[in-house]
Amino acid sequence: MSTAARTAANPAKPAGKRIRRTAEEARRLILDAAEKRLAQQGPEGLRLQDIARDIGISHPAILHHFESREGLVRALIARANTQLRDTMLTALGGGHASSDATDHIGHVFEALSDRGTARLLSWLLLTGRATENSTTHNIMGEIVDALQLRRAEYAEKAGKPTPDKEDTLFMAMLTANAAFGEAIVGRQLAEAVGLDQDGIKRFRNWFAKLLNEHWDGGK
Amino acid sequence: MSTAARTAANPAKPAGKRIRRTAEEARRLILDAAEKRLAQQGPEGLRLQDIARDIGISHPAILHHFESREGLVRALIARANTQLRDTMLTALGGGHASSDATDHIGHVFEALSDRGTARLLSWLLLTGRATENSTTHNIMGEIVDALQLRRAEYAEKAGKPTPDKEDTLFMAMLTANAAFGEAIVGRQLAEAVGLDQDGIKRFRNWFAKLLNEHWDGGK
DNA sequence: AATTATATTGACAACAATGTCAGTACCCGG
DNA sequence: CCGGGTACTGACATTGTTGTCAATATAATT
Repeated sequence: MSTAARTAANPAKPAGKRIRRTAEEARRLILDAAEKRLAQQGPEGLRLQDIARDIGISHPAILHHFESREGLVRALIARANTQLRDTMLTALGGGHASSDATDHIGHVFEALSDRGTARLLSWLLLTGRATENSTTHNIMGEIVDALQLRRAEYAEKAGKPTPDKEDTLFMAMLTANAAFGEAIVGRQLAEAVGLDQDGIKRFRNWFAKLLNEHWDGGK
Repeated sequence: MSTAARTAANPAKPAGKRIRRTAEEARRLILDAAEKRLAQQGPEGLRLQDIARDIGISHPAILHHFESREGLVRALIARANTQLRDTMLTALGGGHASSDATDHIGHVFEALSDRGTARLLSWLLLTGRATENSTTHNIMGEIVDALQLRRAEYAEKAGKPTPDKEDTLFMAMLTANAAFGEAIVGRQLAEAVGLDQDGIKRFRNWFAKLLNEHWDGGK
C-alpha cells in the first residue's frame, strides 16, 4: 500500500452521518473554539487542526469558511473589536447617571478580562497586525467623548468649572493601560505578592477610588 | 543531480574563512539578535534561521549553544528577568532620597519599554511559560519592600502615621500594570487619540503626579 | 422526487521549521 | 609544529501545518 495508485477513485468509506450547519453557525462555532484556544494556550495554540478537533470537524472546513488562517485571525480580531466596543459603550452609556467611577472601572476591567479579549488584542498588537485595523480609533475616541460629556455635566451641577479634556483623556488612557496590563500580568503579579481573588477585588476598588477622587477633585 | 549518491563524501567546497567566537560571546550575539527580532516582529519572528541569518551564522550554531529552540527561549527569559530586576532596583535604590515619584515612574516605564522587555515578558506570559519561572516573586516582593521602607521613612519625617502596606502594594501594582499596558497598547492608543511623543510624556507626568499626591496625602 | 447549492470530508501536495550528524576550520597549549 | 578541544557548517531527516482538490452528503427548492 506504499504507492497505491488510487489517486481519487475509491469508495472505501460508505461513510455515515455528517452534521451540516448553516454557514453562520459554523463560523460562530469555529470562532468560539479559536477564541478559547487562544485564551488558554496563547498564540501558538492557534492551529487549524486543533481547533477543528475541538469542535469535531475537519480542518478544511475552517479553510472553507475563512479562506485562510489569516482570514480566521482577521475575523477573530474583528469580532473581538466590535464586542469590546459594544460592551464598553453600553457600560458607559447605561442608564444610571451615577458619577461613581467604580462601576465603570469594573466594567472596563471585566470587559477586557472576559473571554481573554485583552489577551487576544495584545497578541494582535504584539504581532503587529494592528496597523490595518482602524477600529481602535473610533472606540477610544467615542469613549473619551462620552466620558468628557458626563464629566462636564457633573461639574456643571456641582457648580465647578468644566475639567480639562486632556485630563479626562489621561484618565481613560490610564484605565485602559492598567486594564490591559492586568489582563496580562495581573494574575502573575497578584500571585507573586500573595494576593488572592479578594485581594484583586480590593485592588480594583482602590483604583476606582483613586480615580473617583481625582474625578471630583480635579484641579 | 537529482539522486546523486554523495551522502557525505564530497570536498565540493574548499571553503574559506570562518569566524570563531568564544562561547560566551556567541551566546550574547545570538541573544541580542533574538531579542531584537522578538521586539520588532513579535513572537512569530523568532525563527532560528532568521536569527542565524541576521548575524551571519548557520542555524545549527544556535542549536549548538542552546540545545534547542526552547533552550534559547529560556535563556532569553532569564536574561530579561535579571536585567529588569537590576534596572528596577538600582532605579529605586539609587542615592537620591527624593520622595518624588516622578523619577521612579519614569524609570519603571523606561525599563519596561527598553529593548522591548515588556513585550518579551508579555509574550512569555501569553504563551504560559511563566509558571516555571519564580523570579517574578522576588522582584515584585523586593520592590514593594523597598518602596514601603521609603514611604515609612518619609511619613515619619513628616510626622504622619506609617501608611498601610497594602496601599503601597497597590500603588506598585498599578504602576506595573500601567507600564505593561503602555508597553503593549500604548503606541496604538496614543495614536488613536492623536497624542504625539510629547503628549505621551505629559501622560506619564500626569500619572506620576497622581501617584505623588496619593503618596503624600494617603488617606 | 429530482435538482441545485454548498457545507463537509479524506487524501495529498507543498512548504517551513527544528533537529541530527559527520566533517571542517580555528584557537590554544604542549 | 602538532594535537586536542570545540565553535561552526552543509546536507539531510523529520515532523508538523497550511492549503488544494475531487468527491460526498445534506438541506432547500422546484
